[in-house]
Formats: sequence, C-alpha cells, structure tokens
Amino acid sequence: METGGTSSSGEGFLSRMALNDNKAGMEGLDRDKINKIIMKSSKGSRFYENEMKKEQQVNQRIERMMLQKAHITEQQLSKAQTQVEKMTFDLERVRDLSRVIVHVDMDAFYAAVETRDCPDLKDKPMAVGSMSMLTTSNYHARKFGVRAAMPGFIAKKLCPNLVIVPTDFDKYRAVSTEVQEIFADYDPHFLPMSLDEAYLDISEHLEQRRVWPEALRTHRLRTNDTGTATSVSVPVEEQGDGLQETVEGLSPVLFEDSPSSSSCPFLQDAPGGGAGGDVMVFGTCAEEAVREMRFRIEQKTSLTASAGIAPNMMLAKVCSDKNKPNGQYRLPSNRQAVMVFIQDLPVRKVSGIGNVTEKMLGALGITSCIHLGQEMALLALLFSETSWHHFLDISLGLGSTHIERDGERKSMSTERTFGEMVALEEQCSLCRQLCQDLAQDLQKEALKGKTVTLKLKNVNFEVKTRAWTLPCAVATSDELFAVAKDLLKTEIDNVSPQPLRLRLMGIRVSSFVSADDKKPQQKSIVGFLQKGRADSSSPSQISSHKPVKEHQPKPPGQTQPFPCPSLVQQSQGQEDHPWVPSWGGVEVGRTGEQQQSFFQKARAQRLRLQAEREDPPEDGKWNVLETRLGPASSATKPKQTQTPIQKNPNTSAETHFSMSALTASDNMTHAPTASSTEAHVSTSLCWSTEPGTDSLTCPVCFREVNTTDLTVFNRHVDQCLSGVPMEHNIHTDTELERGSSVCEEEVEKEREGEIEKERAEGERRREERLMAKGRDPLSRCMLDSLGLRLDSSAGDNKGLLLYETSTTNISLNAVALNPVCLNTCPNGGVSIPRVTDPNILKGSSQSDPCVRPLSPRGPRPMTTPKVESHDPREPTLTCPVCQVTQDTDNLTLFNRHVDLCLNQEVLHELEGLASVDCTTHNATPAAHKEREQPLRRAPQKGKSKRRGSSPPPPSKKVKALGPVRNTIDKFFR
DNA sequence: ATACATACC
DNA sequence: TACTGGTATGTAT
Repeated sequence: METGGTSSSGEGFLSRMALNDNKAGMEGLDRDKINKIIMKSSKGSRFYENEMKKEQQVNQRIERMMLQKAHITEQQLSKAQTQVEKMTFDLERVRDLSRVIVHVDMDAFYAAVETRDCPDLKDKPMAVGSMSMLTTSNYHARKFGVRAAMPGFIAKKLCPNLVIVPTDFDKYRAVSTEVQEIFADYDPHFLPMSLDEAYLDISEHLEQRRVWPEALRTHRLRTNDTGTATSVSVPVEEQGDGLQETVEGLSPVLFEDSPSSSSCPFLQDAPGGGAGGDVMVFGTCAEEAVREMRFRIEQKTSLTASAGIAPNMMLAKVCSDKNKPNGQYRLPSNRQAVMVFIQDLPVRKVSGIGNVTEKMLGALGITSCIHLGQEMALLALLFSETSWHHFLDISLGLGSTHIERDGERKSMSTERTFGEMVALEEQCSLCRQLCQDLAQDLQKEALKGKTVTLKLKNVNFEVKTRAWTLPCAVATSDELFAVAKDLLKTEIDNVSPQPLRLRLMGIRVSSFVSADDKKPQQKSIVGFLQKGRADSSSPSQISSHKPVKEHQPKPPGQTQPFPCPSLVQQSQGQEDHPWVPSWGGVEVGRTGEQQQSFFQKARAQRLRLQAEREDPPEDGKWNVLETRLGPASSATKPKQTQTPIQKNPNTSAETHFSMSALTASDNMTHAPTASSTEAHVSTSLCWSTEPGTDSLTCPVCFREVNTTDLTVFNRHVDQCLSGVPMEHNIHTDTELERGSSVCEEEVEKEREGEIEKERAEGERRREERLMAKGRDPLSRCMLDSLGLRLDSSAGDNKGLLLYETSTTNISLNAVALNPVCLNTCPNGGVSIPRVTDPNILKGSSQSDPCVRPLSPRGPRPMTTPKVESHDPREPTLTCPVCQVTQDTDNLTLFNRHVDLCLNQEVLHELEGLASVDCTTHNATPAAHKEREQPLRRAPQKGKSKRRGSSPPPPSKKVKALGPVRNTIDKFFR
C-alpha cells in the first residue's frame, strides 16, 4: 500500500507537506503547481501550523547535528572509520546471498478492488477514503498529485473530478485472503505486511520447482465475458546471475487496462507447449515462479501485483517498487549486482528511511546509498548505534534473509478522531467507549497488558501520550478505564480551568504478559492468599504509590468533579450512578467474592475442586493464580481524604492500618520487582485505598500500617520481624469486610489518643522480644511446606532472603504471603525489606478500636470472617482457617493452631489452586496526579517510582461492602 | 519507564 | 468543513 510522505521540495514549502513524487505513478508531474495548491489549501490551518512546528523541530535537530559534526576531529573520524571497516568486514563475511526473497505488493490495492467492482471507475481518477483522508488513489488520480495520506478535500482541489470511494475493509480483507492463498503455495511461511503486501522466501519452492513437471507449472487462463484471455504473461527462461537486471517484459501500461484488455501472444505456444489453448506455462526460475504467482493472482482476483526478487528483504522491497505497477524486478544474487544496484538508490527508497531521516542525511550531503557508504564514519559519530548500523547495512545492500512470521504482538490500541470535543462528560464517556472497544479486541486475542497509555491530540494537532504501568496485566474495559480515566483526569486537571480541546483520543495497552507469565508456575500464591480479589470484570479500585516525597496534598482547586455519563451500557452494572464516574476516585461495587477472606475463598475453592475431582487440571500444573507479583506495585490513595495525621505537614508518615490492600476488595499490592531490591519498602508499597488514609501493608503481620513514611513502616516491619506485636495501628480486614460503622473521624481520634500509649508499649515489648529471641518472622512451617526456606543469613543489610529449596513449581513470588513488601532478589527470591533505622520507632502507630488482639508471631492474616458478627474486641478467637472457635484466649496457643491450620490449608490449596485475578489490585495513576502540581509531573528519578493514588469515594467502604455477586468461580477458574 | 518522534501501510 | 488508524521502534530523558 502506498503511503503518504513527501519528498523535500525545498524552497518555502514545508518539505513535509509538499508532494511526494518519488512513488510510482507520480513521475513528471507539475510539482510546483501541485504544491501551490496543497499549500494554499493548508496554509493557516491548525494542521499546517503544527506541521510547521514539527518541521522546525526537525530543523533544530539538524542544526544540532551539524554543530556536532563541526566538532568532530580527524582523529575521531579515522577511529570511526576503522570501526566501520572492521564492521564492514565482519558483515561482508557473513553476507548471505543464498535466499530468494520476494516482496509482492498489490498495485493501488484498495483502489483496484473498488475499480474492479465498479468498472465505471476504471477510467476515472479515483481514490479510496474520505474527504478527510485518502488511503489510496488510482493511477489516474496520481497524475494530479492525488495520493495516499492526502486529505480528500485537498485532493479534490488538485483534481476536481476525483471520485472518492469509501473504504470497505471487509472487502479488501476478503481479497487479501484470496491473494494470500496463492502466496502460501510459494512459501507457506510467507510474511504478510498488510492486506496488500507480503514477503516470501521462495528458495525452497524453487528447489522443488526445478524438478517439477510442466504440468505443475501450467495454469489455465480465466476468460472474461467475451471469451478472451484476461491476462498475459511472458514466460522467460532462467537467466544466470548476471549483472544485468531483468526487467518485466510487459509495459506497465497494461496495468491501466487491466484486467481485461490485453491479449497474450504466447498463449498458444507457451514454452513447453502446455495444454494448448488458454493456458500459460511458466518456467522454473525465480522470475518465472514470481511471474506465475502474479499471473495467478490476477486470474483469481482481477488485480495486479508487482514484485521484487532479491537476496534479502530490504532489496526485495526496493525491487518491487521498481517496475510497479504490474511489473517485477529481479536483482541477481551476487554481490556485485547488489552493490551496483545500491549505488544510485536514493536513501528515501529504503524502507525505514522516512522524511526526517532523509532530510537529516540530506543535510550531510547524503542522498543515495553510495554516499551512505562513503560517509559511514561520520554517520557512526553522529547517529546512534542502531541507526548507523542500519545505514551500514543499507550501504552494503544487506537485509534480513529469513522471513519470520511476526512474533507476538507488542501492543494493541484504538483511537478516534472527531470534531473538537470540550465537554468533560463527553471526553469521559468517549474514554470509556474506547476502553470497551479495546477490551473487546484484547479479548479476541486473549491478551492482557500491564501498561495502559492514553493518547490525546488537541485541536492544534499536538499529541500527548500518558502511560501507566500496573503491577499486573489488565484486559477488561473497566480495568482499562480505571487507569485511562485517571490519566485523562490528570490531563484535564493540568489545564484546568481550561478544558481540554480534543480532536483525538486513543487507548493503548502494551507490556503484554508473556506466555510464561500466563503459566501457573508464574502465578503467585499471593493472589491466592489475598483475602479478596476483585472480579476482573468489575471496576477495579486501583490505587498507586508514589515516593513519599511527593506525597503532598494536591493544591486546592485542582480537582474538579468530572461528570461522566455512562453512555455506554455498563456490562457489569456496578456503577450505582452513571453520572458519578469516579474520576480520581475509585470504582467500588465489589463482588461478594471480594468480601470473602482468603480462607473463605480457599475453602470454597477446595470444596469446588473436590466436587470436580473427576475433572482435574490437565498437566497437573498448578492451576492457580493469575496474580503475579508485578513490578512497582502498590496501591495508593488519594490525598483528598487524608486523615488528620496525614495532614500534619511535618510528616508524611502517618497512618492507620487496614487490610484493604490485601483484601483486594479495593486493591492489592504486589511485590516489587528486582528493580526495587535496593530498598526497604520502596515506593512499591501498598497504599491503602481506605478513605482518608495512606497505608502500607506489612508483609509480616499482614496488617496495614497507617503510614506512608517508609521509615516508619520499616520500623513496623522490623518490629514484626522481631516479634513485637503490633496491636495498635491496625484494624483488621475484618473491619473492612464488615464495613466500619464507625465514623472515620471517630476512629482517627481514638487512634490518635492511643498512639503514645501504644508506642511506648510497643517499644517495651520490642525490646523484650529482641532480648528474648531471634527473629521468627514467617512461619517456617509454612515455608517448609512450600518447599521454601527462609534465609536470614543474608546479612543485616540485606534483610531476609527467601529462596527456593525444592523443585516446587511455584515461583518464589508465590511465597510472599503478603507481596507488598517483598522485594524480588536477583536470584529470583524475595527479600523482606528491612528497617535500617530502628530509631524511628514511634509515632506511626495508631490504635484501632476495632482491632482484636493479634498474634505476636507474624505472618498470619488475621482475617476472621466470623469476627464480623462479633464485637471486635471479643476475646474468643476463631481460627480464620478452619473457622472453628478456639477455646482459648492465649494468643500463643491460638496462633500455633492457626499456623498449623494454615499450612494444611495452603498445602491443600496448592493441589488445586485456581487463578486469581489481580487486576483490581493495581494502582491507578490517578492519585499521584492528584497530589502533584497540576502542571507538570516531575520526572522520576532513580528507583523511586512516582506513583499516585486515587481518592476513594467517600462511600467506598460502604459500597465495597454492599451486596455483591459471588464470583468465586470466576476467580478460581 | 515515560514521552515523544519517526516510520510503515 | 475537512489532515486517519494501528503497530513497531527509535530517541531522549
């Protein structure tokens, strides 16, 4: 397919806007006249102005380059020259001329299809597209300068009689399929580049073809209505690999008259005789094979194709353009022929060298490939390694010699252009719509990605992209929207009170989880241990984290309500009020699943598995958790709803606990990846989404520490590690599950009042503990049962290290009971961040009136469903695992019981773990934007990831606890 | 990692 | 009136 682009036409014109006449069908046009019209149509427009701006940027870039060039010394140059020569030598040594690569390109494909189906168009200038944009033009239209990527209204000015036909991709796809069926006969592994072009490696085909009987090379002509042959071909015999290029024997004029007008002088006496009559017999050489292929394409589709035959893809591509349309060109497979071919080849003809590169090279006096070779040392000094290596390849006529089918796709996106859009509601609902569309596309390919990118183009054609990477992959509309809306909101806030004046919006998903990541062994037990995981199809409360440093309240007046009409049908129907879009807020509405504790779910799962025992998972692999410990995870929360303590300007460390991060009803956190191994609890922590709080979830006790200050948090962890019970500063997830009927403020007050007392008590106990015994942070029993070992020998600075000690097919990540604070170590293990400054053992604690005495020993999620019906302070202890009330108030005894129970539970579940959705535990970008200065986001430095947090809606807790669907099956499938 | 630019069809 | 949409990759920070 022809593409847009322009060749620099110099003087006064924007080179990027001027006519590009270096494509087929554009020769000998009145360029000046055409350019005048183009300019006249464009000048003064926003588009033009933006093009102007871009052009200037390119010019500046060139200036910088020239400046750089001026400072290059002879010495540098000769050194570079040496390097170039060495590299050239190496490349030359491995030059592969053995393959026969073909690039086939349908001629003016869309236009040709339309013309075929509507013969009236045959002699008219026509183009496919709209007044806004053309995708192709036929050769009549090209004479007027009308070409692909030109807006229709300008094309109309160039050619008032131009017929514009709307695109019909379904039709083109169908034709494309027909053509590709033919390709497959010559190379079953052909590589389609688009609907209308493909690369083939016909080396094998030629091998076989050499011994083919004539019958296999004989093709019958389809006849048209008048009974005459519809096409011709000129069979020629194999030619040696001489220097002489071989040229298509037919005039391109044929193309204009295709498909019906020509007759074939060789019809009756094709070489070898054939079957006589309307048949064509083709030879055995590469050109004959390609000619045959093109012949068959034309017979089958009435469309013509052009082709290039060369020893590599780069050359084949150039060759296919050489005798277009309806022609082919073969570049012999010998080095000299290649080098001769390359010499005069304009660099712009090479795929990969576009407008800008052409211009930059042009500034260096490089216009054709021979110059490229001559100036390689200079290029090596002025361009990046990848760039000049590419240039070197080109200058040597090198290219890829094996056709590889596309690997896995790397991104998927959807975008839409529209008339100026200003209304927030419109923007919001469009965003949602795009997410829905994209989610649908993702679903078709069963893809999930971790990075969501929002693309915006304003009415001045300025493009902006904003991306957010989540700890684990997402795919559903709501998941995408949760991120996209926050990204969008940030942009809106950034220009507030002005509205965004958009002309385009797009959403992209990338960072797809690899096939491996989808495999059970990569699944994390963490997800399984999550008390509640949101239904992936339900809106996710996403929160994000960010460096504490940036943890400042957002300047007032920056947030504004963002009405978002839910124009699109809510598949989940979880939004109570379609007009309350939760910008920067959280989507709530949890499923019953989410309200369940891990134990409840585990139980349900086990029961389910027992019921399905006759239908066990196939390969016996763990079939468990989708949840994976992603990078930089965590959840944050918004600034708007800070607790009184958080408002303390002197510390960002305050907080309260909640299990929300673990309960997944809101979000969940994930272990940081190796990138965050350095620290303690880096920013990859879990921010509670609890309204009014920022909290982190302790990996040891699983409780949320109501702080955002890592030092404080680390101290808490340290305390836990050393066995000091942290009874303060906590409220269990039970509270969340139950729904706190206590007013947040009251809770806060009560907590504040107890802080000092608690702190003193905590310190005292900590000291006791430290004296009394070493660390026993995690349940060794449990780790053992998982085939893992706890290594505390890593040294004080490194904290604890977990590593695999058996062949258990669980990734180490899976062991992190609470992924939040675990760092992935280079060896694949995870370490528990350790506090380095134990001095800060105070102030971070707040008591929670709802808290129940907890085990001093650690890694037990103290989630006890039954507690819901209890007074929180009710001393009777119910095992969260077996749900049996323990007849003791002795925590040590109780914890021992739970430990045993838990280990059994885990072992049980590991036999039939099901996947768990982690998507709702991701952090959204919302918040950090909330907190940051509205205008610009500070670039992230170092390992500290900026992460934001989403302000949860005030009613979040309540909503989260509302009636919900039970979607266990979904999670555990 | 993010943002933006370039390139291709 | 009106200047695309989808994917990959390079460059710069």
